[in-house]
Amino acid sequence: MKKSSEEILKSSALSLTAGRKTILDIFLSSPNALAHQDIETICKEKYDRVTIYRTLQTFLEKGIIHTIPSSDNITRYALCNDDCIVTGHHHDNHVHFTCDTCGKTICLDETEVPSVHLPKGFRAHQINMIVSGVCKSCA
Amino acid sequence: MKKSSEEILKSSALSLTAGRKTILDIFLSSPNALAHQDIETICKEKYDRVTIYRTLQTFLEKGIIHTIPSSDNITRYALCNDDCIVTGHHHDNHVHFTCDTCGKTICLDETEVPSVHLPKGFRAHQINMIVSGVCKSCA
DNA sequence: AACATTTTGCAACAAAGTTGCATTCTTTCT
DNA sequence: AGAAAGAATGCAACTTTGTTGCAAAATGTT
Repeated sequence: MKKSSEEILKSSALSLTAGRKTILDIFLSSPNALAHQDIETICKEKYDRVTIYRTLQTFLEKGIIHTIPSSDNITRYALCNDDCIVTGHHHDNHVHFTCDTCGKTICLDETEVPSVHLPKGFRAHQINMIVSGVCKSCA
Repeated sequence: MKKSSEEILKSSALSLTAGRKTILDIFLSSPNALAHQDIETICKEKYDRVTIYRTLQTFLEKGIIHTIPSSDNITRYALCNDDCIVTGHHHDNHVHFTCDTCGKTICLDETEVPSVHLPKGFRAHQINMIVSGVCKSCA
């Protein structure tokens, strides 16, 4: 059961402003990860660039969204699932999939991150997996 | 047995210029991945920013270096091992490790990338794994 | 050594992200 | 409900990062 944007903001102790609600709703209704640019395109008429930057920053700090590692130098954000938010320290052991055809990036929440055997002396804290290829819709 | 910068440039059919050699030597002597900024800091007195950008771009195209996905929006580059270069199409199924303490990123060439079970309809082409935690030196 | 071809540096530009400050909006308290 | 305190927003200016065109310099080829 998905929380509403109001509920999420309230439970993160954030004041409920029109901008935050709008941006959060965009995430809630988007199946794929979003870059700053995507959000700016959607609501640049209504909100300032700087506001979007600051809102994303705030959401990150509160663990509402997380960043997805990528090689193309574009920071993409996606909603965290409840597990991330509830637990005290935040870990996003997600598998992310980037489609080479449509360019979209999605979180494969259901897919379990396999464990890696690291060399001696290394301790893993967070594991990120980015798989690229052809997605379901583009197959 | 490590190739010299001259050998690498020659086998990639690149003309041997002082700039390329310098930058390649920086990679050869660095145990960790480097961002454009790192290289600029080392040799900004000698080479122009633009030259560094173009050199990195050239190395990428020739498969001499590869980019490492990251969440922090900084493109980092590392040398490819010979396997990457030899095979026709280049795939960097590496495990990369970023240390939360010293901030350095290294390629774990020895570590095998585990296979993932993707949802139905998804086809994987390249798999990247980024592990963060505490590295050997900082343990 | 002289030619054709690449590479480099410079300047100018474009895009991405940050900071300070005054104004406006939320929330809280009575 | 209204006022005060605190937080968020918009604007302007700025920094950083990356790109492009072009003339000058360096490379390698004969």
